[in-house]
Amino acid sequence: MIKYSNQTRILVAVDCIILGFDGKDYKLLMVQRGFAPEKEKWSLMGGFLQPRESLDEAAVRILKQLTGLENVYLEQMHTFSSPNRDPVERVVGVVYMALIDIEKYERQINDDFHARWFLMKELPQLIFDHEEMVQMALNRLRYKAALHPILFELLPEKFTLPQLQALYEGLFDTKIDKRNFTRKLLSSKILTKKEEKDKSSSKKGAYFYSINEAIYRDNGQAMLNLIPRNEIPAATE
Amino acid sequence: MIKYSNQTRILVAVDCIILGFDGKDYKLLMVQRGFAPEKEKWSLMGGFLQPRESLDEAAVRILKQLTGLENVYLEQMHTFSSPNRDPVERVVGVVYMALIDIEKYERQINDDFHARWFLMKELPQLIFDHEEMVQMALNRLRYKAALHPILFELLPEKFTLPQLQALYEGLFDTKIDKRNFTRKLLSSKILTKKEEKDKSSSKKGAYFYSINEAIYRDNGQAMLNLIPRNEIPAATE
DNA sequence: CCAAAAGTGTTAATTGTACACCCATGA
DNA sequence: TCATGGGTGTACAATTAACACTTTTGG
Repeated sequence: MIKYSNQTRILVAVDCIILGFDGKDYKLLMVQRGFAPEKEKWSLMGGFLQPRESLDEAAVRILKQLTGLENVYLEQMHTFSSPNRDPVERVVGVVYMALIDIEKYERQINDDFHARWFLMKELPQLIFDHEEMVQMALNRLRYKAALHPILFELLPEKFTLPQLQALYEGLFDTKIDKRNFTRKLLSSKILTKKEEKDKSSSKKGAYFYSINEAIYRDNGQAMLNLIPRNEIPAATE
Repeated sequence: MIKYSNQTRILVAVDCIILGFDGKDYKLLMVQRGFAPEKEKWSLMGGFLQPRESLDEAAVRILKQLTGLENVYLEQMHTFSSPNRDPVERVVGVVYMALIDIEKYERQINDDFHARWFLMKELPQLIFDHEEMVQMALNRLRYKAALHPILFELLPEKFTLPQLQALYEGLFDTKIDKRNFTRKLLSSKILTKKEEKDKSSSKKGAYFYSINEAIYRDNGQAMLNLIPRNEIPAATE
């Protein structure tokens, strides 16, 4: 078939912002670039869009390759396109954000890529425009998490309310009143209380909860003002 | 300089969803495709990303070409990438949404493109995945407009409260109580009342307002619950 | 028995919603 | 003078925010 003539074809890359939470801090999984330029500097995990796959598929593929994980929260975020963002040749970069349970991450898988978790607070210098990508992702996540229940994507299937609260407090760098937090969360009905307790972080133990899938699917986008209004960040484009 | 080898380069297109409001209805500006396949079917205005421009620049260029307008509200929305979305050859499509004052649209400019405004309610069949793009844009706009003051981007610099309300009622297909609407809007301080009245739609006349740029810049992302909660749509990815 | 973390209730302030009448004017 | 659309206020409901003490239990 005839093609579009006289147009420039461009490399399209998918870059994944893979976020985890270790109970205290947010972490970002990055890989060490194996080739020049900027060899051995740190980079988001990425790859080129292949002929027969969509961007979503590419993101899933890349995430699987690096972490061994599938069925992970993954969202297309923004496409970066400044003409010189990659000095080798022009590359349009589509950024995806993934929220993973850091415990499920399989250490061995990444050896090929020299992957490493960095504390979000202590990122090294990143290549190209990857810092801008990370900043945008954080802003988006803050915006979204302030209104919708998504942060538990960073926790195991069973988690405690104090864990969930730590997640919010870390992201917004603020203290939240646990009574208000608990009440709002429970009134949404998206959590199911288990019999079982987690005694790993206290003597008394905290009840485990899990997501009520039915309500979450129907109503996962429910507005849920877990963050006091004056802590909510501005919208992001 | 050495290039990335063995990778497939792909056409990147920018497609613009250009929204206007005629006082009663939302409208979408579309062009008639001038070549096969799907020749003479309707399409979003688009174009290929050029070697030396960013996507934002391409969107601005395309918008200018078609409408003659600059300095318009323009936002990158989503990138579409299914491998066969364009039957001619693979094209990754980055969608932008533009909100324009329909009155400023210059009719003569578009003659080359066979452009036409369609009522959002009465769209013709669109090419490729353009209908999906339009649906996503509408959802995004609803979501964003429910929380943030952006719809006046569709109105002239001076506008009346009834006009603004019509905009919200049209987008959400609902009636809004004008007392509550006015109070919320004015309490945000983003509007400045003019002396002047618009007598074009009533005998009494409605006061003109304009955006208070200072407050809007600082606080343009302010939460502003102009839409009753039960009318707010779900979040969009 | 005590330190450390989990769990729980009440009140006041703010915000949201429902509702109806008067006003100004051009025709 | 009247039909049309514009402007305004109040009361009740719902949500949010601020606040501190008791419970459990492993060491």
